[in-house]
Amino acid sequence: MSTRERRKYDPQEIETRWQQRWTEDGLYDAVIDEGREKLYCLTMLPYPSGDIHIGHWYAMVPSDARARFKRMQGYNVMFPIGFDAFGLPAENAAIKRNVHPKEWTYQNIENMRRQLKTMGAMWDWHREAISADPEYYRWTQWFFLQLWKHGLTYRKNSAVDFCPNCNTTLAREQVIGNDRKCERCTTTVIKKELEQWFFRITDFADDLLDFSSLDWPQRVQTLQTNWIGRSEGARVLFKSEGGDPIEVFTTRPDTLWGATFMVLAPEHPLVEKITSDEQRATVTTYAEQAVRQTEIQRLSLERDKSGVFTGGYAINPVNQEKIPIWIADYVLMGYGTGAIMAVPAHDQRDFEFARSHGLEVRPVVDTGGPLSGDEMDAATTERGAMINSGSLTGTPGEEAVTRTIAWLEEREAGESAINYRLRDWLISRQRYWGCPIPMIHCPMCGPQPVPEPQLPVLLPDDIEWRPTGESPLKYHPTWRLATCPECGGDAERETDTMDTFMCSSWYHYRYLSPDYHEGPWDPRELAYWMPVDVYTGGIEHGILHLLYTRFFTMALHRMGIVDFSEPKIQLRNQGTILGEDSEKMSKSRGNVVAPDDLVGRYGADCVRAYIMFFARWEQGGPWSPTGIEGVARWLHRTWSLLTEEATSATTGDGERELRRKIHQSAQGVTRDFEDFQFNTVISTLMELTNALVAAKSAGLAESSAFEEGTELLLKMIAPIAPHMAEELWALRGHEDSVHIQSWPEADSEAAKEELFTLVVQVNGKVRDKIDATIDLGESEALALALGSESVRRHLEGREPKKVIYVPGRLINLVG
RNA sequence: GCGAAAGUGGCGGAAUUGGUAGACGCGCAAGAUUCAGGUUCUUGUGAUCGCAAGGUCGUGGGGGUUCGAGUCCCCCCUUUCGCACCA
Repeated sequence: MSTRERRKYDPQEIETRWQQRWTEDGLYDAVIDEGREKLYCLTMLPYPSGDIHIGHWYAMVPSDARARFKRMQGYNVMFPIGFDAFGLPAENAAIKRNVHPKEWTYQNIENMRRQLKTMGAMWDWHREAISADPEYYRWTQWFFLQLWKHGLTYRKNSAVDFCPNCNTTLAREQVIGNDRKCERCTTTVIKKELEQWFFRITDFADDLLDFSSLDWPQRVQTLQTNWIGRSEGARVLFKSEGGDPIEVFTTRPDTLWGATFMVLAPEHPLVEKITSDEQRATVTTYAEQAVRQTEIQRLSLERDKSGVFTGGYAINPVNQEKIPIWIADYVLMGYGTGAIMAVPAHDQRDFEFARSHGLEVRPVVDTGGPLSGDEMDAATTERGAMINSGSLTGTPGEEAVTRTIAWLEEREAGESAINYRLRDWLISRQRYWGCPIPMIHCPMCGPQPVPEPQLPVLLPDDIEWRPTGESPLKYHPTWRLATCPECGGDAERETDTMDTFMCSSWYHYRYLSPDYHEGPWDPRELAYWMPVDVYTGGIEHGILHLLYTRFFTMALHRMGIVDFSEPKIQLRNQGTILGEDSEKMSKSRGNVVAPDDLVGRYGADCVRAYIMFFARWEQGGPWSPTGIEGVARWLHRTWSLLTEEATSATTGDGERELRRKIHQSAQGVTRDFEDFQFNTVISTLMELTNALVAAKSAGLAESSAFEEGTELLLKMIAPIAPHMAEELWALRGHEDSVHIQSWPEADSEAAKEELFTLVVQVNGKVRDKIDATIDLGESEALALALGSESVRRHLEGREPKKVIYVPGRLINLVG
């Protein structure tokens, strides 16, 4: 105690010194240790945009603190970091400032690495991986080739989403909202007919719907489930009068007899053929208009069901009835087969369409409503017994779908089918700064994979990166020239690069062994560390990254490359820090909070603690410049508590109470850390500090309870304010680091209350509070209650009719 | 329209299973220290009536269950976020 120095708390000095020391000591190096349970904790990797902003801190600090907590609990924790370094912003910056994308990216990485280090997180920098490094993207290409070998990637010409501003195609997931905007730049995307590479993510639709082995937020599960959009029903084959097959998907095959017309999407390939000469001009005009509408915006909230008759007819396979074929923009080419059977009596959209175009409405399900189409004023969608349905008439509602499907299958007119909203993942990008697709196009042999020993296919540095809508690699004088690996003839390289979501789908594998050259990872590291145990990041990746990364590991699993099928077991999402004005932070609004400034003013420990304290982590909220002062005061108070001599040295009472507070705090902090409830971790520790300060001035500074309390406080602060805790730990004479101490085990005996405040209610209202011992029995409690002057007054002389006694809490007298 | 989450002081937010609503912090007020202070410390701080003791009201609104509801049930309102003619 006497060796304690009296020093001012100087966070900057302490933080720089300890960061250096930790690096020298390799304190945070994650090393395989079969004797300890591993825990792979991971935060979504940053994009090297230029500066670390407060949002990075918000994402990273709490997960770092929790990883530290887990490490103190005895887990062998790995907490790596890297950079998602390919991508459009580098090219955009390059165009704007005339600097090479590579240079821009790597300069930013250097700057951000420096900024990240001021955070004092327990990252193992030896495991850093950068997706734009050739040794990284070599393996991204290798994975592409494995997918190719197993038939999980293919090339297809189709109408794809293209962002005219980013000058590249996009995956379906990157097109946002009803008005179809680019996920990156919010430009409305257009459709283009292009030959592009796809990954067969739809092969994994059902696997992706299974979250049973995961501890993921319900919200993300719902997001992904809705995105995948599985619906069960039947595929039914209609034929045009000319005999062309028109396949439809329906979830209600039991309503087939009520199909009174068909509707095709305006872009449907058969439209041209079935349209009659009289209708051709009308149909062409409508189709052109519909296409233009998708290009502009379909905003009208009151969407009237527009459409035109093609002049063609189809035969309903269940009753050979001839029904008219219409086109309408409410049928989408991108979903199902782009054609529907319209059952106006039992589908509201079809109903509205039928009413506005004078088409027949024929009920075929008895839902208790009117049984004549003319009398209906809306479609009835409930299940019910089949009517007007040939031999199936009378089939009860519960069996209607299955029996109709059986009936269709017997007659080979249709079959049970499952339809998904999910599309295959389009990964081609017509941009320079990405991972080259390792394929060679041979005029004789077709697309051929680059032989594995030739990997990586290096991105050339000497490039004109202006965007044209085609890959800049195409304009390189020599890069694309290659020989066919199959026939040795002249061939051309694929000049598109991969979607960067491909690079980030597997980065957690590269962290295992970033310097390994024999494969994407060192198998021993993989066997020990994978899968990721705790994954944290923003909800904005709920569909994109988090769906792709699951697909990636599922594909590896199916290809026999790994023996697990989910990459990340537990997932938690943090919210967003808003500006003081409760708006999203942006330079143009001028409401950006710069972490570097805060670190300079308050120190990293204080910023860390405030970030954990100021809001519910999963929720986020507006930044408060005064709020951080309270946390700064707390840290200073803690510093003084542990460094300044007590003024009163007499031994006082209250050790038992102090120990109770200490161990109750340990219980609370442990539980809240476990549950990602960081704000209450801090508030509990503040209470403990306050209790220790009070105990100190009450003369308990020399007591063993006080010693115990300060020791526990330091250990529990260590994950939050690692530098300050380390400094105070050292000042107490410890040789080893506070960060390798065992997490305090709460003594539940010590935490137990001996006294409690008996709440005395009369008719459910609190009328008195009386201190009592915890083992107070009911009769004693009643006696205490009846002895209360206030209780007597509120009973107004009546005898309580009923007494409810909750031991250790309250007594309620009902009179 | 469908789905999800959320509504608690002036503010951010606490409240294991239904059992003292408002922990902790900000802000505010008064006082102390200070040449000074956007420092530090102490005290107070849901609203309302009252000199006080004490009372009444109070967790978006309405109803219900219960001895007792922020917490459970029903209806409604608001906000945020997803999806959006999904056949």
